[in-house]
Amino acid sequence: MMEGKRRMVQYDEVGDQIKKGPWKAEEDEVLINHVKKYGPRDWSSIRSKGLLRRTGKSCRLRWVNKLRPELKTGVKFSAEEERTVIDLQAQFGNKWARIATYLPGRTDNDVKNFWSSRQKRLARILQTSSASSSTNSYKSTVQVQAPAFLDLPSVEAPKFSSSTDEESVAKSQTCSSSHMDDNDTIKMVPFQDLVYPSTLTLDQNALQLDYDTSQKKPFPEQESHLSFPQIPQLQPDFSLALESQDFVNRLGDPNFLDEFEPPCFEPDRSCQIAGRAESNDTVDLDTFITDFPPIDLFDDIEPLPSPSEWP
DNA sequence: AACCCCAGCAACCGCATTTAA
DNA sequence: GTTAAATGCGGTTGCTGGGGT
Repeated sequence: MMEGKRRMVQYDEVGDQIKKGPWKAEEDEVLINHVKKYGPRDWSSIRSKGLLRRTGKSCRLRWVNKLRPELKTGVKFSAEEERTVIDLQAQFGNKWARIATYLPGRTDNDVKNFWSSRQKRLARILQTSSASSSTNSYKSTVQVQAPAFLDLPSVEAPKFSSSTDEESVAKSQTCSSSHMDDNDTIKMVPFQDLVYPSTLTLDQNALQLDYDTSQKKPFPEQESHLSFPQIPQLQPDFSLALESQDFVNRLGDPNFLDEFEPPCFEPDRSCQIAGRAESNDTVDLDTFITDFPPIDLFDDIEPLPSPSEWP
């Protein structure tokens, strides 16, 4: 174990050693016994009683992430769990603890690690495809319209209980500024329509997640005072399609993006964004890809048809 | 066999929020 | 109402093990 940065031993305010690093079975046993006696609380008393030389935070984390009996330890995320995480991340942002409440047996750390791995995987795929596409002239000639939200009128913002909620919602909306209509084509939705419920015109029936929510708690927004615009139905399977070799191969195809109507990356034709059709703003695709679209932007897009279904 | 790379995971840190005195 | 302690959360780091070369 490399402990150059992560010191194994620290001292608290009265000079007692604080142990760090991997937990031993004996420590786990002590912690479990403590929880059996007193419940999952009073974490700091574990050290003050001399039971363990761990901080209360460390004890709580160990219990929550590893020792709770209901945890699914060593079980990979199922396809349904993956879809759930993708959907909820789009709706809530990086609220891992909140997302984990919808996944029995999973911890916020599990969800966070899953998402992190997934993001790295997608980033690598996009980087690979970007590198390959840089070898043709298509890339350098593509222009896209600047995102509409870069030039929004100033309107009173919706109220949030915290800045982090606001940020995560804004992120979700940024990631979800398009949705599928009944014909499964991409429609750009005015960003302000996503931000300001009074102008929201989306079909609320389209906002249902595609897994069975009847067995689950309602989303917290339905229980609390928070009321921000719902995000259009996500199409998480697209992210899975992203990881297919077939998809990757086609990223270098100049006509590939034409399949998304109206096309956002078509040369010499600006992406039409409602209310912004008159704009002549364009940005270089490199800049656009680097600076604007979060990696999960594509989560909102339907899976591509299989090659056999292509016209 | 040795080395490298990477995904998955565990655990720490800093900050925010909640609770108790 | 104020303050300190406890708890919770999200970001990040770094170890481990497996697969590829």
